[in-house]
Amino acid sequence: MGPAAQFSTKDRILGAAEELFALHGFAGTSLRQVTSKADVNIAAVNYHFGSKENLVNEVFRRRMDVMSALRLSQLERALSAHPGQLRPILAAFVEPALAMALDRNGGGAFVRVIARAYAEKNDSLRRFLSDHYGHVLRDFGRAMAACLPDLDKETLYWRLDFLAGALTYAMADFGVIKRPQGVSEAQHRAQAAAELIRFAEAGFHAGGGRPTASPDPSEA
Amino acid sequence: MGPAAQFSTKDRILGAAEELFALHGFAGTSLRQVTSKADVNIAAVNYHFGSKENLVNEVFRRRMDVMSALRLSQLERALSAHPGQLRPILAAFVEPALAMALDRNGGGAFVRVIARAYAEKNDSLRRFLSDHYGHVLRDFGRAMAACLPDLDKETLYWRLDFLAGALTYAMADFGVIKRPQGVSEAQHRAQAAAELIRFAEAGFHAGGGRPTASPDPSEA
DNA sequence: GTCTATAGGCTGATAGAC
DNA sequence: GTCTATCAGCCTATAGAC
Repeated sequence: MGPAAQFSTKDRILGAAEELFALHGFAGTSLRQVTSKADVNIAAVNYHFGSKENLVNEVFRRRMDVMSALRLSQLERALSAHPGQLRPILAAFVEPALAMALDRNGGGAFVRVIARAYAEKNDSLRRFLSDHYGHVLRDFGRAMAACLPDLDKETLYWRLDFLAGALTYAMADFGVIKRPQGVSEAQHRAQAAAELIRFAEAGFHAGGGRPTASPDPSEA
Repeated sequence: MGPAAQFSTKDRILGAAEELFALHGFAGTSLRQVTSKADVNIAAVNYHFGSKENLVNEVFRRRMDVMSALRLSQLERALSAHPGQLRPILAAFVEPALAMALDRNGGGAFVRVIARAYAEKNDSLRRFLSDHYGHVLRDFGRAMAACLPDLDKETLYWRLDFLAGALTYAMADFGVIKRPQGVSEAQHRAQAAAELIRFAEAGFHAGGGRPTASPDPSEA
């Protein structure tokens, strides 16, 4: 397990799967592509993971555990160092995703895998995410609510969803913004994170009253 | 083509494909599933669409043309009725997506198909979307820039991406917000749209200076 | 743990009768 | 336009040698 240790067959499979899942989706990636890219035998994936579905879950867990831990520890530091301030809480949510996106060791693919997972209405994967990482979102919700005592809970949770959606799409590099020449990938993502924190900070501080629901446009 | 006309084979294929694409993604949906759900022969899809890839494009075009037209006409009305105001422009972007989501005739699946399209790094589909509908986003960018003369263009485009991400995510019903009992699907979505407009309005109006890029968290 | 070989099934697409 | 029949290729998963 030293720093110079070879990547194990299992880790090579995970890394290859992550990259391919990001590129082609879960259904769009075959185990043959994975094992070929990882330079292992086709039978190895079933030996180590049992099934393709289980491989998907393991690809997820490996990075998501890291990102969730980063978020929670940064949240804790934000709450003790800057009590009552929203921006450090937002940063604690956004910046770990940025860190994953910038991770040299293949983490960049992971943020796109997250976006995939959201799109998958896949029951088992979504339950897996909710069961294992739902508490992180709840912790952030509580911390934000303490900063915004006048905001009703429902509006707060809507805004958390908006933040998560915007973050997912920004980090996965969907959207119209193209990275200009001369700007590194890292700078570009860091810019996205900083822009998003500022955008969301203003958004969360928007007036707390319930908005009047728009008239149903399909009736017009 | 009267109102009581039967759905054609072609339309039945499009409708079935749309629902299945929303549920299982493009790669995850087989043409056999499509033709089985549409109750047409397996050969019909190749007769009417030529290939699976072309079917994907046509599923998109059918609704996207409608949504883009709704957005542009509502934008035009916003600009003439409320010149210089940002909120009606935001509404013109958000509410047509809501209208699609609420459309009785299967449009609800379409907003999830959009989310799929974002997640699929699918080159040909992305080019198709950019070529055919990129001008809509550019029109909105111009209209918003006129409302926010102090905002540099790059920040504006970041925020448009955040808006698009949050909208997609909200309309596709990802996220933590669960619809309470006694609230109809339509009310729930309308609430999402109204909340998002308010959130985004505050976000777009956030101070215009370039934010300091956060230090790279992966170095910490 | 890693390999070869293969089972058994599904895929997109097409040829050709009607 | 719609059907049946079929192609060639790919898929996941497993059995069994080493």
